[in-house]
Amino acid sequence: MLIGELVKQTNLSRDTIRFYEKMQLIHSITRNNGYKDYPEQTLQQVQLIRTAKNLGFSLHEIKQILTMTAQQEIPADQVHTIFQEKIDVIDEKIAQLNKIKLMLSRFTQGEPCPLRQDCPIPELN
Amino acid sequence: MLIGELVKQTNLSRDTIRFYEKMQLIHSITRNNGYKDYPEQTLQQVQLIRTAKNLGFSLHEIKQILTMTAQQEIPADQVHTIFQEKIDVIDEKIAQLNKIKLMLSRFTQGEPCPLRQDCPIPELN
DNA sequence: CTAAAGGATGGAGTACACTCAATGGTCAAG
DNA sequence: CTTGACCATTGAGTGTACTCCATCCTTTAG
Repeated sequence: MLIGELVKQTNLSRDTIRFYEKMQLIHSITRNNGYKDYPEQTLQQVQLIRTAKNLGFSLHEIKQILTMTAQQEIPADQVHTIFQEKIDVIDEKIAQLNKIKLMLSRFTQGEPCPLRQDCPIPELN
Repeated sequence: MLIGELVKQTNLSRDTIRFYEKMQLIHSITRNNGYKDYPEQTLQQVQLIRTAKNLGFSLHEIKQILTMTAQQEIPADQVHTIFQEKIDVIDEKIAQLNKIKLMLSRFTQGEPCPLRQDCPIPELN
């Protein structure tokens, strides 16, 4: 897949795609004419980048995830641990989102304040 | 509360606190001597800033949330709508986190690949 | 009264994640 | 064989969120 096609499929800009490739989040093979060919899986990878970015992961962290999933086998307990750490981070994020959500829900439901001085929110972390 | 105390309680740097104040995420009253006094609720506000930032909200978005919660009353359906939108965003984030988590869990459980070329991940969004 | 700790302001610098502009090569249609 | 669409590289510029530095003022302890 050439870059123009990737742009269409992903709605990312050319520059962003090239930036991601420079950062080695995605990869291509270069044809004889100098054009770059992106494999089909790049679409899924871009989708993961988009989603994870939206959730507050840095490109550096996302690169770690992408690099690990690219391994043929899970090399050792070490990698397993890194994965488990990511999963733990995700669980923590979900818990925090639920807390914020609860706070906002209460407020929209007509309860007085959450963060005003006379009414401190009980347990937001 | 003076800035030094706030630094101790929040583990933010002076500069970060001043930056947040310049951005109007937090507020102070200025004493006669020029020193700034932060109300107690600033601690809760900083906690929300920290949490929401971690979840991928921008300072601009966080400011919106903070500003809205500071209202004495919920002015209208309009504000309610903005809140509901934030809640919807949060629900979406939770859903996405669960998808990534599922993907990672599967991988650590020994299932072959998620993002390798021969094995595209089924439904990540 | 002086020194040290803590406070304020202003402006420059940094890291991250793009974004834009300039310049030039490749290819398919007419 | 030229024109236009598409590709490449390089380097500069932007917005966000800090971070550092220099300089100066205020308060408290000795």
